[in-house]
Amino acid sequence: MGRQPCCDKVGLKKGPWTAEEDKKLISFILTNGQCCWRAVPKLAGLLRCGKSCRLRWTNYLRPDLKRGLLSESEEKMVIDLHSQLGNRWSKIAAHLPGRTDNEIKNHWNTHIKKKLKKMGIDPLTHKPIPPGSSSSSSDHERTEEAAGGPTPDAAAAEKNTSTTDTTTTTTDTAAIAETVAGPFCTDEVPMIQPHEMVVPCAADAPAPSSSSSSSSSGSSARAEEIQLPCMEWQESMYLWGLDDLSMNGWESFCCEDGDGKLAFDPFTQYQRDQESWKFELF
DNA sequence: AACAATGCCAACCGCTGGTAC
DNA sequence: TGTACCAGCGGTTGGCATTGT
Repeated sequence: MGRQPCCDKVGLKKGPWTAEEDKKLISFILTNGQCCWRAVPKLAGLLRCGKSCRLRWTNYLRPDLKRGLLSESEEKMVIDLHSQLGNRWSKIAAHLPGRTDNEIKNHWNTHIKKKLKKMGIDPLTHKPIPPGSSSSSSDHERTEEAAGGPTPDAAAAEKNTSTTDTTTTTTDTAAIAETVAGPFCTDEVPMIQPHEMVVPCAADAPAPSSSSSSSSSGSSARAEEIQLPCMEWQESMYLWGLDDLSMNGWESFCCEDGDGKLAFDPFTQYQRDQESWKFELF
C-alpha cells in the first residue's frame, strides 16, 4: 500500500527552527500536552509537519534533557548497551535519562566509534580488528561507508551481537568500555553530575518500556513524567530566554530559592543566539 | 588572512511496527 | 484479513564551527 506523506509538504517550512517557532511549540505543549503530533503544527500555528515538531520537542525542547557531552560512565554504558542491543539507539537512550537517541547516535558516530577504532576494536562487533584492516575514519568517509554499507559479515556479526551472542560480547565490552573511558578523556567541559540532573522524575522512573500497548504510551508517558512548572515560571522563562529554559530544564527556573541564576549551569556548549528571546521583561 | 579539510550536530527522510476500523 | 493512519526509529545529510595549511 502506498503511504501518504506524513503531512502536506507544500508550503511547509524546513530547516533550523527559529526561536519564535520554539516558543509556539513549547507554549502549545505546555497548554495541551503531547497529543496527536499531526495536529500539533496546525493547532500551534506552525508551518511545520507534525513529525518535525515531535523531533524538535523530543530532541531539543523537552525539559528533562541533559545537555553537554556524555560522561565517562554514560559512555561506558553506551558501549556496553551497544554490544547487547546494536544500533537500537532509542533502547540505549532509554537507559540514559535525559539523553536522546539522536544525541547518543551522534556521540557514538563522532566519538566512541573513533576511540574504539583507534584501539583496534571493531565498533560494530566490539571485537579486536584483525591486523591489516583499515581503522581510520572521518566525517568524509561516511559516504563510502554509507554507500558500501557494512560487509555482510559485519552486518551478520552485528545482528549476532544484538540478538544472540550477548553473553560473550557483554564481557568483552565491559572490559573495552573500561579501557575506552579510561585513557581517552575527550570531555573538555565539566560533566553533568547526577545531582545536577534537572528533572529527577526522569531519572527515578524505571526505564520506559519498549513495548507500547498504545500509540500514546511512549511519548505521552514521558509527558506525564514531566512536572509542568508553575505559572511564575513563565516570567523567569521569558526573563532568561527559552533557550536557557530548554537547556537547563524547567525546574531550574522553579527552584526553591526562586533565583534561576543559581540554577544556571555555565558549562554547557550553549552557543545559540539568544537575542531573539530578549523580550517582554527586558 | 584566506582557503581547505575536518568535526560536529540538528534536522530530514524513509521505513517499520502498532493500532483502529 | 486488509487497509489506512500514526508515532517512533535508525540512517543520512546539510551546514555551521573549528582546525590546519
